[in-house]
Amino acid sequence: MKLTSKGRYAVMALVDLARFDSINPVSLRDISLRQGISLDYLEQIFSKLKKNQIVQSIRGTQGGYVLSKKPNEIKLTNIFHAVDEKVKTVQCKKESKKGCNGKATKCSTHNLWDELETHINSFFEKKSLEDLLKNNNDQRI
Amino acid sequence: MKLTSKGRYAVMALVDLARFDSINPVSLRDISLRQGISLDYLEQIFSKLKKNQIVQSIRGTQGGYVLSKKPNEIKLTNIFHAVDEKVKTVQCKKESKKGCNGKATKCSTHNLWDELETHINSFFEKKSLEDLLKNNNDQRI
DNA sequence: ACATACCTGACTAAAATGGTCAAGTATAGA
DNA sequence: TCTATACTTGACCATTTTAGTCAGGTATGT
Repeated sequence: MKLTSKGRYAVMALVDLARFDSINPVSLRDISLRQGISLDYLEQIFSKLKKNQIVQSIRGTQGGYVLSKKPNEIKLTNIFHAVDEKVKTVQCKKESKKGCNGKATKCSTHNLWDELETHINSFFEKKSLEDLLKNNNDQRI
Repeated sequence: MKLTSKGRYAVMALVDLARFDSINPVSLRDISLRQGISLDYLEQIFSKLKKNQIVQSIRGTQGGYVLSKKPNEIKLTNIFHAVDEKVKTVQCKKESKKGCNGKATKCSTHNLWDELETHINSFFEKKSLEDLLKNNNDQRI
C-alpha cells in the first residue's frame, strides 16, 4: 500500500490552488513558497495532475495553473490516482504455490486486504477538495 | 503510512498458528513450509510478536509457538502494532514553518490524515484473528 | 527580446523493504 | 549425557522506493 508525501503534497497544493485561482492562474512558484514544497517536485506532481485533467496550465508570463473542475467535483480518489498513489494493499504473489493461488483455497488474508482496500477507497470517494476547503477555512479563525 | 508484506506475513502466520496449535506447539519450520515464508524472516517477525505477548515460545524438540490469547482477543491492530506496521499516515514536518505548524493555522491536510487514520484503525480494531479463521474455513469448502 | 512560468527527462542520496547468514542457547528424548 | 530440534539474536545486504535535484528545454504576455 502506498500513501506517502507525494499524495499529501498533491492535496496540499490543490487546496492552495483552489483558494487562490478565482481571479488569476496560480504559479507553482507561489504554491511552492506558501506550502514549502520544492518547485521542481511540484512540477512533477502537476504534470501528472494535468494529464489526469484535474488542472489546466496557462503558459507565459502571469501564467500558472487552474482547476479543471469545481472543487466539489474533485474527489481525493482522483488526486491520489493521478499521482500514482495507488491505494492498493499488498498483493499475494501469483506464482507462489503455497498460500494464495487465487482459486478455492485463497490465502487467509486475501479477503482481508480486499476489504481494507474497499474501506479506504470509500473514505476517499466521499471526500472532495471542497470538503477540505471548508475545513481549512473553519480553522483559520 | 506503512502496510506491507511484513504485516501480511504476520497475519498469515498467526492464522496458520491458530489453526494448528490446539494440540501441540507449532514450529516456525512448519509455518514456513505451509505458508511459503522464509524461516529466517519468520523468526524476526515472531520475535516481535513474542515481545508483544501475542505468542509464547516453547523451546527444544517438539517446541514451537502457541498463541498467548484466544483468537477473538487478538485484534489486527495488536498484530500490526507488534511488527511495527504503524498505521500512521504521513506526518507534517514539525520544523517546517510553512504549511503546518501545529497551531491555529494547521496545514490543510492535517485533519484529513487524522481522520483517515481513525478510519483505518477502526477497521483493524473490529477484526480479530477469529474473524479471519471463520472466513478461511468457509472458503476451504 | 526578455522575463516568467510551464515542461521534460535524467539523475541521485537516503531510507525502507524483504530478506540472508552466522552463531549462538535451551530442552526433550534416546 | 549426547544430540537433534527449534527458538534467539544480531549483523549484514541487495533491491526498490521515495523525495527530491539538476539541467536543460518551450511557450507566451508585455
